[in-house]
Order: sequence, then structure tokens, then C-alpha cells
Amino acid sequence: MDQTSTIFWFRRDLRLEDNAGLYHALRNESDVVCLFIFDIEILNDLEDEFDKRVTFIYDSLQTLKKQLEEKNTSLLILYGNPVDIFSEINPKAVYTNRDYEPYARRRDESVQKVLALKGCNLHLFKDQVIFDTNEILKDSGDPYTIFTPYSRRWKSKLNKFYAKSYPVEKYFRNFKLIPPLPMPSLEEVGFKRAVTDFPERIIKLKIIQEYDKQRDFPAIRGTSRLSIHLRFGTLSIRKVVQIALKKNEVWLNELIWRDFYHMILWYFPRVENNSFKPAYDKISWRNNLKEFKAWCEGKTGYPIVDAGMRELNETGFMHNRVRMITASFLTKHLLIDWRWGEAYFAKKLLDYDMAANNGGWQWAAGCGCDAAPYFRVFNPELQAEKYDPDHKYVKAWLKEYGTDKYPCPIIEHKFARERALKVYKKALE
DNA sequence: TCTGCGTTGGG
DNA sequence: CCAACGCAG
Repeated sequence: MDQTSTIFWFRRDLRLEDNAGLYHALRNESDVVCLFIFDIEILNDLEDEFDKRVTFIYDSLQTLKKQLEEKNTSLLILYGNPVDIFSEINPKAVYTNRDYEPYARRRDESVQKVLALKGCNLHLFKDQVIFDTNEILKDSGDPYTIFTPYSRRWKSKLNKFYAKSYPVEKYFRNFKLIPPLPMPSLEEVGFKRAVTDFPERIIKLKIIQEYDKQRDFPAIRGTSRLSIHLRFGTLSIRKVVQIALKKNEVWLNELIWRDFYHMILWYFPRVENNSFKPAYDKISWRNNLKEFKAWCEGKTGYPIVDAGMRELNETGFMHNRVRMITASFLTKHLLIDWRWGEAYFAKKLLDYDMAANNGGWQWAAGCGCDAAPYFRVFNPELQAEKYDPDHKYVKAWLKEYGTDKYPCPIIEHKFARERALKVYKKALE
């Protein structure tokens, strides 16, 4: 890499269209070379060599590379530790989009230092969210910790400008002209191809329009299923918000939750391993291994819980209503530490995102900012009656449902509920 | 040299 | 959305 070239570093923004950092790189510089790094620090923690998300990233990179090669440039794909890689090259500048997770912040800080020694700047841009962490604050300058006032401020600040797409195409001529580069195989980065159907990268307007009426019924295709695309940036949040603004305010709220949890993780990175409300770390979790295994495998004897876990295990997806039910069951009925459940979802979810997953789990366990009150214990039978009245969802995922092969409940609801209230209360007094 | 309006850039 | 800029008149 010579000093006349500028690098655009792709991370969780795997698209050319409406990409903030890429736009700025191409507008400010010439000879822009695109780079992706299979980050060994992240990949080493993935246990399953058939990890579906690595396949998704790999396929997205192939698409990206092809698009770039149509423009007579290419995508440089490396494998290793990003700090080591940047210490060995000498570009004019590096452009990239901001990442809010604790590991990513440490990594980017180290990369910035390594580059600074060579007089090279790392330019970071907001791309992942509509409002950056410092753009929605209370009058006091403090971050919000309650969703509703945050969302009010968010909505009042939003205008056409903040949801406007970046016209990246205008500057495509500033890519460095290079012949196609070789692409490492999945095996070379330590993985094998997972055979899975990934949700389509299509915003179905009919579903969005009905979102508020249908989103709670897991048997209905009532949610957008865009989460994986927002996670890896194969879709731009601005594009999605433009549609939400026109079509459905309830759905827009879900996108605001996403900004909210990114902001929370940024200002309170300790939530990665700790309850937002410290008192909740005094709960004496039972952490029974056998019960945890039953929950993971979808063998608790509560059909709605088990169906959700089977859906997760088989597809890497779980309907949001069922995410809340399974999380409530694990933390309240079984009194298993929310971190165990969070880690299991992190391993399995295609759309796994630390900010959203951690926020969701702390919400369910009651220990999060603006969480469900601890005495709200979902009754899995009532939830099923309400949201899966004709058992369509449950039957779709539990082939043994209704037969004598289906297990008896591993715990009785009324007993579990009272035990949870007692244990929580004791920790909080 | 002043004014008005379409275009562009900011994030 | 709003400010700055450039060009026409």
C-alpha cells in the first residue's frame, strides 16, 4: 500500500450504496482502495466452524467485490489482527464507519495510534445509526436512560436531512483502478459453508404497513426480518427510516430502540458484563445446568418457549415476541443469570448485535435501564393463548407437540413465579 | 455590485 | 432541514 492510496475499511457496513464513510473517502480523496479484514480476534471466539454469520459475511463480500470490479477496482480481503495489519501498511489515510461495541472501540483506538505514528489519520463516520451518541442528549448534557423521552427528542430532531442517503455514486471515479484481487476461501479463514436461507434484502411494504397489528403473532410473517441486514450493513438505516417515516410509526419506534441501545452501550460499556442497575447483580441465580440445557434445547415443557428455542437453533432467527417470552422464562422461572441466555443468543442469532441483544436481555431480566419491572413475570401459557391462539407457531417448530413424546413442564408456573419474586425482592431490599 | 434562486454539502 | 455558493439578470 503506497502513500498515495487511501483505504476505505469495511466492517459492519457491507454495501456501496448510501455508505457514509465510503462517501467521504471518495469525495475527499482519490485512489481509494477498499479493504475488509477477517478479524482473527472476533473469529477466534466463534465455536462453530459452520457459523452461519461468517457465511453471510462471505457472501456479502463476494457481492461487494463483484460490484467493485465492475468499477475497475477491487476489494482487498485480509485475515489477521487489524492492529498488526495496519502497522505494516502505509496508506495516505484510512476511512471507516464508527463501531460502538467495547472491543471495536479498543481496536479502533489502537489502530488510530499505530497509524498516527506514521502521520496517517483514521477518519471515523456515523453510519450505523441515525443519531450519534452525542446528538440526542438531555438538556443537562447527560445521556438519556429512559426510552420514551429519548424517543421524543429523537423524533423532534429528525428531519429529511438526517435520513438522507449519501450519494456515493457521484464519486465512484475516485476508486483506485486495480485488477481483480484474489479472494481467500472460507476454509482459509477457518470456516465452512453453512447451508441456510438468509432473509431477503427486501423491505416488504405490506408487512411494514401492518406491522403494528401483526408484529406480536409469531406464526404470522408480520415483522420485517431486516435485522441481519441492519447488523451487517447490507441495508442502510437511513433507507429503512425513510420508509418507516412514511409507513408505520410503531415500526419506527423499533428502529429508535436500536439507536437507543447503541447509545446506552457507548456511555455505559460496563453493561457488557454487568447489570445496568447494580442492585440486580446481587440476585442469587440458581444457574442449574440441567435446566439451562433443557432451555437451550427447547425441552422445558412449555410449548411457546420450546418452539422459540427450536426456531432459534434451526434457523438462527427467533420472533421478537418469543425472544421476550424465552428470556423471561430463563431469568424468572428458572432463575438463570441473564448473561447465560445472552451468550446463548449471541452464539445462535444471525442478527446478533451486542447493543440490542444485551439491551433486550437486561430488559427481560429487569436489570436494564428502562426495563420491565421485576414483578412482571410472563405467564408462558397466557402468552401462548394470546399470541399463538391456534397453536400454529408451536406446531411448526415442535413436531412432537400434542403427543406423549412432548415433555412435562420442568417447573410449575405459579411456584416459579413466587420463587422469582422472593429471590428478586431479597436482592433488591 | 446587488439580488434571487437552483444546487450542493452537512450528517 | 438549512446555510453557503454560484450564476443570471
